[in-house]
Amino acid sequence: MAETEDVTPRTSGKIFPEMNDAFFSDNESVATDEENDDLNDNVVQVDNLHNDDGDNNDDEEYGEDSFGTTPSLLRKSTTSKRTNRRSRASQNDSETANKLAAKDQSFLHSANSDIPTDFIPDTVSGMFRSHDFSYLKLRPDHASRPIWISPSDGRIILESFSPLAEQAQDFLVTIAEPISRPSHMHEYKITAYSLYAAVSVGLETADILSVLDRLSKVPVAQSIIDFIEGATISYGKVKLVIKHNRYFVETTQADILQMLLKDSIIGPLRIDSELQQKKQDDEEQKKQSILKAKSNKNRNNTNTNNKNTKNKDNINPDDVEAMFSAVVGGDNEQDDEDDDIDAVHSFEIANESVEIVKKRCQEIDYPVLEEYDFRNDHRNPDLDIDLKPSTQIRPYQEKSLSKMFGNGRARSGIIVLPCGAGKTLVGITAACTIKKSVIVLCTSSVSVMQWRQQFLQWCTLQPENCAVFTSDNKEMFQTESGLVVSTYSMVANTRNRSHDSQKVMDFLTGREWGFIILDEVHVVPAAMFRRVVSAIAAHAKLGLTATLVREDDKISDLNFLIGPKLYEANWMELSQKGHIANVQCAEVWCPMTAEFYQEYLRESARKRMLLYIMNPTKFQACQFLIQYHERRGDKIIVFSDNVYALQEYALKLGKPFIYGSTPQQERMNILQNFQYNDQINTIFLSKVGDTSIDLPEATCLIQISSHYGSRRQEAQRLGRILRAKRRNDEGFNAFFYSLVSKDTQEMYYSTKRQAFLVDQGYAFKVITHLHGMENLPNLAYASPRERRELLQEVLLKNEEAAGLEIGDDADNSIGRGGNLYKRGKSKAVRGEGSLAGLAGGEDMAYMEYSTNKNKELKEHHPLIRKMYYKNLKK
DNA sequence: GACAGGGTAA
DNA sequence: CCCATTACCCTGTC
Repeated sequence: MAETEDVTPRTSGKIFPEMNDAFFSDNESVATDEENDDLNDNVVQVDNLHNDDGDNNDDEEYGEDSFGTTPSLLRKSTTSKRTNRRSRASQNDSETANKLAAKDQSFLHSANSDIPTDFIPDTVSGMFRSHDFSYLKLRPDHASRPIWISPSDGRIILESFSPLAEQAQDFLVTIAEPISRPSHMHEYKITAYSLYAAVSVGLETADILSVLDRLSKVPVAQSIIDFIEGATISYGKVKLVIKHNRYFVETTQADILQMLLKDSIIGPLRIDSELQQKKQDDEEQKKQSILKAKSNKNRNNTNTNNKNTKNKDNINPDDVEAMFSAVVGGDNEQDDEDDDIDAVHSFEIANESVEIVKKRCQEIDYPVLEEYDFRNDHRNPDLDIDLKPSTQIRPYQEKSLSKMFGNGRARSGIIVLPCGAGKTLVGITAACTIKKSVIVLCTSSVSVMQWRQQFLQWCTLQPENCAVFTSDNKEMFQTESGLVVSTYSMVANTRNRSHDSQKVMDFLTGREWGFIILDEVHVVPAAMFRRVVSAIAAHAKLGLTATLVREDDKISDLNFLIGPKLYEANWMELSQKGHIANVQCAEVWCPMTAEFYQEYLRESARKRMLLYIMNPTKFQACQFLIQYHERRGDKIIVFSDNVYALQEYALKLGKPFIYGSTPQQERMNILQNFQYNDQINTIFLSKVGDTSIDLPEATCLIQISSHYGSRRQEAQRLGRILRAKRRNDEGFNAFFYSLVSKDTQEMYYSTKRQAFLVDQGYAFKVITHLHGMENLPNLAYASPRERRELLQEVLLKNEEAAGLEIGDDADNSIGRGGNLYKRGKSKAVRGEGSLAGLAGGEDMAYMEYSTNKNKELKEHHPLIRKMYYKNLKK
């Protein structure tokens, strides 16, 4: 039915696993099969070269591969562009190269500068660049070892088809950052920070080195060993602890304490503990006397502890854990140090300084460790909360929690799971393990209600222990411990608060929290939201997100705001195991019609947007895809970031739509119909649908316009269909289409947007032509006349937007009638009369300047193409 | 309870 | 590449 073409370098050669669907053509798969054969030849060839000892060949059916074929495998990955022939060629005779290079490590340094940059080949992320690693000596049994480590920059390549891959992956995810995880080869990178995360999860330098050494095809280079040792030696030596709602910096080594106090930033932030103590004692005494009178309830600490232990033991140690369980599971001497009060040196800092101190410690390579020994915390009252017996935890959820509670305490950090993979349940389980007062922060009031509901659904928490704090619901729990669910803006608010709101805030800041869950934690680095971290004194912090990316550079701030990334799930793996839906992604290239493209070229950057969004070809593609998928029985969501386009598309196609100013009542109505009414199979959503609208029915997603290069938005939108109810049906696929106007800025943004998903292993197919689209009955904008009229409308709309800046919005009242238009704040109002009035003159004007455009066309077109290809490479 | 208005995030 | 656009939350008023 459709034709796909391998026209760009970024097009993936990967085959969709189940080729049961029309737009993913046959000839493509044939081509790829050929590539596969080619590849297999390679493998055989190289295996013959290296496996002369005949040992460890028991896994041949996996097609395990020597280092030599790595580049050609990478070429098949979704991001790859060109084969690095040079390095592949040189690998093949590594025998001779070994002799040359093994003795000369200094080669590494010269290699960087000597070779001109334009010779750097475009592999996955420049993995091999100008380096020739053929001097590295492969171990005799390299074939059974799944990873390879670059001596120069700590990059790690993992063969994901190796039998050891799963175990290796668990280890790598702990000690390194996942860079890219397409199907055959995974790329990781060891960084100072990833090592910090590893140490804070309980690994020690020696363990990291020994496991790495065991997994690696080549002996781990001295440069890497030095780096790991250098980076890990100071980690975990400085701790930040909360006692009586006050913050203390602790260390076991006097010299480190001295160093911190002498530091120009940290030193001055020390505050006089005794003075503080006195102040607080008075208040404390009052509180204590009241508390004591109130209850004797938490005497059963031993009981609770038993439960905790049981809970932890339930987490099944899997194979990998076995590989380095001696470390992760076991308590080390830190415990003794903790008990030995005399050995701990500490000083107090003010609660406002916490962020600064943590940041500074990070900079001077003494990142602070935040751990909560909740079992031995008898000061804060326990919360009666447990998972219901019926609650089932999935293996990957257990695994992520085992990173958090690996040594019996709660570590602060971030867990990354795809949308729909049960982040909420991870948070709830963590709360049930800690069993202290919990506070949950989310981005919207809708998710506040969802969190509350999920807590009540999955665990034994009593409704009276559960309070909600939003603009229209300001509750506090009356019991001594409990749960509060709120929004970031509610807590971060700096403007004057309502009286009730202030009372609740005092309640939140005035007590000590055992645990804080930060939902959608990628928003926390925002200047406004980050203050919640220091405003609320919580012993353990857990950040949850699906997309740990931001388009600014603030994402790394989470390292000291919350803690290290404890776990990141592999999307592909979850989808293979049926936890999330399998998705076919495609980018549909819609050529601009001649008229639109001419206008596009002469407009300023700002006005171009509407032209490529309203491209009639794109509209037709959208219409065609909707019809095609409705016939298959899919439920379709169409996303448009642009509200004008959203309304145009939806009205023309006669589909319901929701955008910002759609009243709550109507939203509910539309969503209900979409779920239960089989007459309504398509809805149009603006970016209101990006978050917090849960539609398990949706199975197909079409994107017609989007927010520039936001990777987060792309991933989140994909997330809308990951939880598809039908995901476990035989051969079920969800569909994700991005409609892109060819040769426009959209192409660049589109590539950027996909970057996150591509790194997660998703392959984007490019569809250049939808077969049968021309023959669709009722095809919109089929005649030149209709297209010209549309163009006039779009131009008028652009003019209108420009005119508004000057200040006349007089014809706002012409509106098309209908409630939807009146209620909208949007200025996207079109007069029915205006079109007719413009028909003649405008057309002329249009003809006039369009004849002059040829000049500009010639000038601009190559430029645009150049820009586009340049951007593709990035 | 609806809505305008201010502020903030992406 | 940054700014504009969009939406959302909170508050206060009718």
